Amino acid sequence: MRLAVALAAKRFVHLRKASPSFSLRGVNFSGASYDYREKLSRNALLDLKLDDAVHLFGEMVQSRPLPSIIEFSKLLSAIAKMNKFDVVISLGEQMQDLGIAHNLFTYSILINCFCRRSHISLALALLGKMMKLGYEPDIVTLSSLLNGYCHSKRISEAVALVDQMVEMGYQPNTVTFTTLIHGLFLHNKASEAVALVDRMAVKGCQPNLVTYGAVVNGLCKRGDIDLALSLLKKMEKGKIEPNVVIYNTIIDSLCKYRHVDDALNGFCMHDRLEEAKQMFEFMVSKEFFPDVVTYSTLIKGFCKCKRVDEGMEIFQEMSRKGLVGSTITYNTLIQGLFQAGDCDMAQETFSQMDSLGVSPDRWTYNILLDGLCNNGRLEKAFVVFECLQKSEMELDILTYNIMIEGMCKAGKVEDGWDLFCCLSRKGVKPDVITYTTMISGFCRKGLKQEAHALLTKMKEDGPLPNSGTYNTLIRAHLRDGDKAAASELIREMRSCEFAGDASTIALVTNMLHDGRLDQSFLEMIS
DNA sequence: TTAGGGTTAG
Repeated sequence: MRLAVALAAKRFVHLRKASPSFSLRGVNFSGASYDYREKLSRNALLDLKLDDAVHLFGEMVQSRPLPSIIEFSKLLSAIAKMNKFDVVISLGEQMQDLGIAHNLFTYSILINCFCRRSHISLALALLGKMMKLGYEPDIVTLSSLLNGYCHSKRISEAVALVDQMVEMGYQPNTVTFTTLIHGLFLHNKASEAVALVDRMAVKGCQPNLVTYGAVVNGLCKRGDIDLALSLLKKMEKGKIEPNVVIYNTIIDSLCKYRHVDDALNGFCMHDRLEEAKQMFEFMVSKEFFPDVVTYSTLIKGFCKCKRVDEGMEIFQEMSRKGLVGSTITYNTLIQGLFQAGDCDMAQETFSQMDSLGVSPDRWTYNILLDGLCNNGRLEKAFVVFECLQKSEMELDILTYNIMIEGMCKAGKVEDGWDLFCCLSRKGVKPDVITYTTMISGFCRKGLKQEAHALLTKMKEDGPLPNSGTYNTLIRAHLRDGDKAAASELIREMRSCEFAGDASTIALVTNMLHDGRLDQSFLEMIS
């Protein structure tokens, strides 16, 4: 067989030692009566944990007579399904050392594991060794290799491999083509991927649900909704029923669609929320029931378009259907309500979670605290925050950032600073946002010296200041008319390869118009 | 006994 793969492999044993390693010594040997077969049954393998699997391997290699290679392949396959590829490789190596011969299946498993770990050259070496021993790779072995090429930066070799396979008389199947299609998307070759869907039918291989799933997802990720919708039509023609995930993916990208349309209402933002809703209604009409993700996606879409009332209606419809929202559903809705300024309904919705047994997570609390702070309810936020600190929930820097920002914006800079100073005691490291928020708070109160002292502290022992940090300080100086200090900071910012952000440029432009600044400033920052 | 895809919040 003429394959353009390296046949250079001499030995399997030199392939890198994998971790975690373990010793076979010390494993209790229970004798020939030990029945590993039971543990290799389909159901038992589904529940198998890694430690048990490794232990089982130890027992199998000591068992006499030795288990068949089929039994070893069942075990290796189960471990590969846990994504513990290094362990499979290590066990395969040990089998080799113990004189247990591999067969086509175990070789294929190992080749797949090397590919999944992006060790293509090792996969090729093993393929070479396998062929030397007289094992012809089958379509599965070669599809694994193809997957390896697709997931590394070798898409042209992946394409070439499929051509070679055909030349050599292999019949690529749905899995082969789907693997390549996915690889093409990974390498931003969407049109080639779509073209391949049509081509595979010509080659006598009908795309299946998985194929369409890969294509629809790839197209939606790139925002090619219309193409994705045309694929949905193709599925219909091919009598392939989309599943709920495919519908959800399309609904999500319809919800995310934003397009500035100056041809329609003058100059307006065009969205496709109505189409998302129609797709949802279409599902219902076909008695194809939307799930919690469908509802959450739609709720998010309406909230983002500032149509929280309709989001709420969808939520209520979901509840009427007997579906309980997930934490994600609630987080979405609560955030939407706060953004719409409906604090009472947001808090009521939060309480409802508790009564329905849906547990709030740290994001729920972050949304709650942020919403309360931004709606002028700092006191209430503080009560919740105090409770949280006493609770078992581990607070991360984001929660502290929200509270520090809430305090600073409410003019309570000293309280913000106290909290900032507490962080090290709580074992939480302030990040660049924490520092920038605090600097911004100092600036707002006219405490520029403090702001500068904090900038210095950052440079000494904190996270490096970023574009946001500099821009915050620059704007503060400009607002105070301190052009010299602003210029100095701009120079420093430029030396760090940052530039003025949108707010700074807008401020400078305004000040240019009313004559407070001259043109040179705009040139300096942009 | 070996290979492929995918959805929601922050």
